[in-house]
Amino acid sequence: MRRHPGIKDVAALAQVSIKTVSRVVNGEGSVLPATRERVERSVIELGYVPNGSARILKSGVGDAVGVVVDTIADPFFASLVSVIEDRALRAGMGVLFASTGLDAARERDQLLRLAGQQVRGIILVPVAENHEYLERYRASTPIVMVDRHMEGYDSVVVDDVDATKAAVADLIRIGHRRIAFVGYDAALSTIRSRHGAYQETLVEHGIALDPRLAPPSPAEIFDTRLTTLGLFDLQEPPTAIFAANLRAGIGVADALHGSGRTHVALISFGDFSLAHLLTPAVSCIDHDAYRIGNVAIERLLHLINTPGTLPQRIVLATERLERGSGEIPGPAPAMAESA
Amino acid sequence: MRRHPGIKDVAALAQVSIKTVSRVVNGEGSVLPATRERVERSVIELGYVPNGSARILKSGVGDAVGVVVDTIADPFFASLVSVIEDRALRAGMGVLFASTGLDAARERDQLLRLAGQQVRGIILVPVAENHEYLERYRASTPIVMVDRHMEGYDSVVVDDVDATKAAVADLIRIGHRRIAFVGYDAALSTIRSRHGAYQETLVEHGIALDPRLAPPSPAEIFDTRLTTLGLFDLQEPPTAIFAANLRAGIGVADALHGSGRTHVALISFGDFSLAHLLTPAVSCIDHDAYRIGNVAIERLLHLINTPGTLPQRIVLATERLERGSGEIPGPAPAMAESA
DNA sequence: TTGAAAGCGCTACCAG
DNA sequence: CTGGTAGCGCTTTCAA
Repeated sequence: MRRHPGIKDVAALAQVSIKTVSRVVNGEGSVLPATRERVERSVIELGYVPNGSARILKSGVGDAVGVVVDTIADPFFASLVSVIEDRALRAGMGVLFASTGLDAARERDQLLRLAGQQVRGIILVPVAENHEYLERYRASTPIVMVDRHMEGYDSVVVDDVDATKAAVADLIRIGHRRIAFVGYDAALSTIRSRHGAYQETLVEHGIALDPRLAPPSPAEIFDTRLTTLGLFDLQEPPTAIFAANLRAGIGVADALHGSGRTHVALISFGDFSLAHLLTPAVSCIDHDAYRIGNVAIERLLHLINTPGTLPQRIVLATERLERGSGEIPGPAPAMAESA
Repeated sequence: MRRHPGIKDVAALAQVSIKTVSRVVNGEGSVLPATRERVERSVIELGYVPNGSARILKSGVGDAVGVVVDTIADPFFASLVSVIEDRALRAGMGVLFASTGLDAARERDQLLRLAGQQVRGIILVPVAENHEYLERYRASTPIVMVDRHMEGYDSVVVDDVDATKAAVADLIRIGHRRIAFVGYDAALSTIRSRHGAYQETLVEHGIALDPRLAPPSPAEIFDTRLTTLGLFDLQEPPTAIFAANLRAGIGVADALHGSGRTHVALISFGDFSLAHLLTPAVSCIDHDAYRIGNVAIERLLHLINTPGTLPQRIVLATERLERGSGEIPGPAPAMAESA
């Protein structure tokens, strides 16, 4: 495989100095039209592409922001990255994307790789609880955590606890007592919050906790159908399910519809395409990647342009989409609206 | 915002030469344990991250492959990128991703940006018909086109024409005469192929073409619901719809189910999540991003390791998933199986 | 085992 | 308007 032509090759062919080539390529003024044209022809003839590494090395700053998510195959993160890229492009920057696969070691490698590329800032959906290897690095490059909070860092999250408590409370109000929690993975702080809120709400309403209704569902296993179906092998199966995230929501919907259990109530944390077309349509807590991504990239751009800003935790309110599946009443007598 | 510490800072703090730091960081042998430890402490203390640009500049080759798609928000492309990243990581490379937004100028910018980053190879879902600015560059960096073919380049595509002809022929066989084509965008070669195959099949069966049944549906407009609903304002509305791609399939399903027109037959080019849960379940031509991505990255890795390989067009066979919506009979008398 | 120095491709500074 | 030259941070000879 041949080497790429460099600025010197262009200069030689156009019979000018490399500085002149640099001027033409970067559109700086002060070049005679004739010279300029000669250089441009040489650039095309050789298929010259400026070496970005050299440029970055010389100038000391990169021209991209880094984005690190669990996996791009998840529609929530795909939308998030898409929004961020569009906005970054408008700010004249590219985006360097990487995924962790929910593996802390891989997260570390990817972050260091991005850091080495001199990114101007990083948006991270954190996996590891601890990022101390970033402590120093942060001093020179801003980082915004998304979806999961991390103490001492800037973050953009949603009101997990409130939304979950409200959803579970509503299920109880309409007569459910056996409410399952699908998608429980203690490794993820967001999920832990939601799980905690779920438990708390049950207890507040005097319902005994049954761990079998919140079976572990490691995030590495994309498909939550089996977990869901397992719930119906219990002596007292659930009459309602709370799905802890998008991935879980899709799996639960699939399992319920695939096994004809459409009488089971379902509320999903995260809306998914076609959720509104199922019968009954799936009720969701809307966890809009578009809005979250926009807030995160705006915050990051702000931090890039205004160094020294103190970390801030931005909590976005979610909205509940009541489409039907979450309003299916349970067997217990409906409770009066609590004060 | 402070500057990043460099190898010199580490060397100074550890009281060694920069070469020794380099040795430790890159895990090369021949460093006294005591020295090594001193260096490692300094690295941590300063939060030193090697400058990838300098490394790439010096060595002349990058450590990543580039991937350019229409938009990462499309689940098909998201899966494609995900598969490619996983495989690249296992090959010790990162992935530099960029999206074109279906804009030829943006495609060009993104490609040149990736090229400037010294990527080892590029996987591209092409938008523009012409990439002559890449002609020279190809000599030094392999490129694999995906999903849409381009003469003279390596490509990985599916059997668009055959799959479309078979699907449309089947719709005719079960009694449909008014068959619509949703998602027509003449700017995309893949869609043109599918549209051509659709027209040809109708003509072969003696059915007159009606352009109103294949309304233009520019790819920039993500939502195809309005286009779909418009078809039912025709005096003679369609009894069957062929959706030209994933995006169109989702929109059509949404429109049909949302307006209660579930008696209209539908075959979608591309499977989507939950398609099998609708009533009737949506019949698809399966256009598996996982398989396509795998073949593409394997091909690229091969080209990287074996320069000078001749371009090859790899055509993957698709599979038809008959779930119900594509098997709804039409009003015309069913035709006998053709010889 | 360790260090000094050259140079990757480019831009910035200062001359001409 | 144009060109020479220094040097970005790193790796890679070649010496010590």
